Amino acid sequence: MRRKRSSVMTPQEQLALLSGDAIVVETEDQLLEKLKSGRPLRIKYGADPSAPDLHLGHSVPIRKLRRFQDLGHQIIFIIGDFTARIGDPSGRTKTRPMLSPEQIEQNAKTYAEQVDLILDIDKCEIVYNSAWLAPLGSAGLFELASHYTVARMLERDDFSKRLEKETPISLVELLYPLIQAYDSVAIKADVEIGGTDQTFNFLMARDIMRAYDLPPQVVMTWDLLVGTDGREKMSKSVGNYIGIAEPAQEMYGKLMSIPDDAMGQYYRLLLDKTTEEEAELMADIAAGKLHPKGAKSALAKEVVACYHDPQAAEAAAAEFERVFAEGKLPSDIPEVAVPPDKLDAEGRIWIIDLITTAGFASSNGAARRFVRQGAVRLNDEPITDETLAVQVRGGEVLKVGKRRIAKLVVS
RNA sequence: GGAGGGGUGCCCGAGUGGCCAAAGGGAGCAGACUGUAAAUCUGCCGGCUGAUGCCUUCCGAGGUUCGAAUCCUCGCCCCUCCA
Repeated sequence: MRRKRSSVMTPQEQLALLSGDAIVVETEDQLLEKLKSGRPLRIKYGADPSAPDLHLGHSVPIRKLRRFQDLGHQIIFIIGDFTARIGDPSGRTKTRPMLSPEQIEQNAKTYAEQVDLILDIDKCEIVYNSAWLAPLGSAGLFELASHYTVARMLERDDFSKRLEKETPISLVELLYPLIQAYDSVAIKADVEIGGTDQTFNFLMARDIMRAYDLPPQVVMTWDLLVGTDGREKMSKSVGNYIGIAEPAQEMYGKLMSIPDDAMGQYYRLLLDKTTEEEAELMADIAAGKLHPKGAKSALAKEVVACYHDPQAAEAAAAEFERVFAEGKLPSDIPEVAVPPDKLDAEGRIWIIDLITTAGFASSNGAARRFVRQGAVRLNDEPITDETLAVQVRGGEVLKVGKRRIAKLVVS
């Protein structure tokens, strides 16, 4: 996995390394030209200051940035503080809350800390787009808007779909791509990278840059990582995400829960494999050469090792086998306190009350359902009587479903 | 400015006076099974109630009615077409 330094890598080699797994490169020729210049290229990446908790979906473009950085290019993170302050009334994400400068500052800081897990943040330039968007003023904005037409704007897939489906499109949304494009002008970007959902915006920036007499940026996009459900793109609001700062155990477990079909994409996007390598992996599994579980486990371990270390990954895998394949209790069980006043004179507590007290059910009704469905065990004894009062002295192990386990403590 | 359509549970979406705690799908959860927290199948999926009912829900506020998600009035919000 050792890479040659950029000084000894030819522009052609760099190109192959950088674009081997990209979906869109507009255009390879222009990228090659820029690489041939020998100067460090300015790589633009727009960071969303409203999402400080990074997940593996975010990690994909950041990993690509890392490759550029390793080759000696300059990464520029643009914090969209200007746009965040305006808020985003985009239809599907409800109205994004407006953020105060303090919140943005805080988010940017946590963002940088997490990005640092993947690349060297100290070598990156971090800029706020309010720096050039605020002074732009309405005159500047009008000039900017004069370089594009509504018809071309509506070509964007998202807009045309929403127009068709009769969901609202606010006027500022139409302005967003324009403003984003202007960011490229302001920082004189050579390359902009991101998810395929940004393709339109990135391409439009090329037009806008030309309008401002700048050479157009090269656009590179990668497909969006699907979430653990294997269907929708990974996102916090959908709840199908794996955070890059999550504990190894959690990360491994979530990776094991992705559908088999999603393995290929994870393999390519999270471990920097080429499309060919992805196809090979999937073919081997289909042909029976590779066991799907083994492949998934290997994948999960590698990904976990990126954010923790190989030992932690191995431990997580071993623990997973123990708990889910062998059905044993986890080696490390969190403790849950049962307040003494919940217990009656004989030191007993109603099982339903115990489950909700432990935080395993959001309501008594939910707790009853668990009991009825045979999901509850106390010291490995199945509990099926929802009227039962159980003795609690401390040390008992309460299990509700496969993943909710706690050791009871009276205090 | 004119005309019309619409706001239902986490999401989508039926329901147009009682049979509605509200169809169906998705998500989620549980059980079985397995190769995993995959897939598949089955069940659950507002709250309270140590099981019998009770309570609070269908944008908001009023009203009609024995009875309203369903009808009326006034708000708020969204969409389409014409201008």
